[in-house]
Amino acid sequence: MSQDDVGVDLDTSLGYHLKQAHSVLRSAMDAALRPLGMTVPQYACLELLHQRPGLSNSELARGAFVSRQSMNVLLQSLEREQLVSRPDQSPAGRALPVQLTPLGGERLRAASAAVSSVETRMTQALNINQQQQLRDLLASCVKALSE
Amino acid sequence: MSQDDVGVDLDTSLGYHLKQAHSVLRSAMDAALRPLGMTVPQYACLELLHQRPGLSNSELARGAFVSRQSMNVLLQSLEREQLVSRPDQSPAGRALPVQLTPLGGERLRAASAAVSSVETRMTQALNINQQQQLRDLLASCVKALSE
DNA sequence: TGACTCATGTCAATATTCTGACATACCTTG
DNA sequence: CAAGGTATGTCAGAATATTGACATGAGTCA
Repeated sequence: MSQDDVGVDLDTSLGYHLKQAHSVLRSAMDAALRPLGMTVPQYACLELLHQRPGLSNSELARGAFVSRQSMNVLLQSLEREQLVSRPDQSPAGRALPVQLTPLGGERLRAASAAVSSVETRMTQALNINQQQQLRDLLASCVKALSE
Repeated sequence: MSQDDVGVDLDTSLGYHLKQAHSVLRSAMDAALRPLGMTVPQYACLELLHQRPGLSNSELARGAFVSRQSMNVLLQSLEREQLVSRPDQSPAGRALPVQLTPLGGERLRAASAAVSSVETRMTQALNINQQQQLRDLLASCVKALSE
């Protein structure tokens, strides 16, 4: 296909493969989290908070690769469900440190197990070395595009 | 971080690396296409049509990993801009084969070059073997999640 | 032939996300 | 100290995508 001088062959394009892999993973995570009444962005936010408690809204947004406005509406819904908490006043600057509530931690555990299972399924055909290779290759792509 | 029994370590998680790489690539493509007045989904649709002329709305949707409703509104805007064309009546079944117009092909060429340059930049630190490895690893992940 | 299943195109309503904008708080720098 | 720059939280509006639903056309099978 495509005897073009300049162009992109979708079967060869790494970008297309990346997009496809992301899409399939997203669908699988969606399906795994749905029975738990949780969405992927919600899970991402909780997982982020679990590993780095006290992150601010903006920091969470960067970590989840969304705008801080989107993360804010997400946090509002999580607050309504009592899964996270924010102080009324900022201890320093404007940033409000977000904390996981006990209930949030509980819900996260189940979600984390579900997601972990999906990731295991995704990489079941890859050995440890290959998994590390994939990590490194992806990191190289990220680094190259970030400068 | 995370001495948990069950959980996901974001620094290790392949899913997180995948999400990050996808996000960075998407931003870079966005920036590259903006001067051309084109969005990433629009480009994806045109590129798909170039390599497989006559694809239907539903087929395009699957190829671009969006719902067929989203692809439909996308096609409507592309039709309005005279970049693609659809027959008034279906030649067989309900599917309407979409075609790239000459203008669409022209616009695609510029967009394709821009995207190609982004992809080259993304993989600049990878040799041919590594690029093929990355393709194969991603394909393995897709295959594993698709069954 | 008739009933069933499946894929498609499309309409409507909803949800999600983004961009633009503004005020606030901290931090430099002159 | 005052001024500019940066980061943050938040509001409002627009763009984008999704789900749900329905009718149409094609193929299958009894």
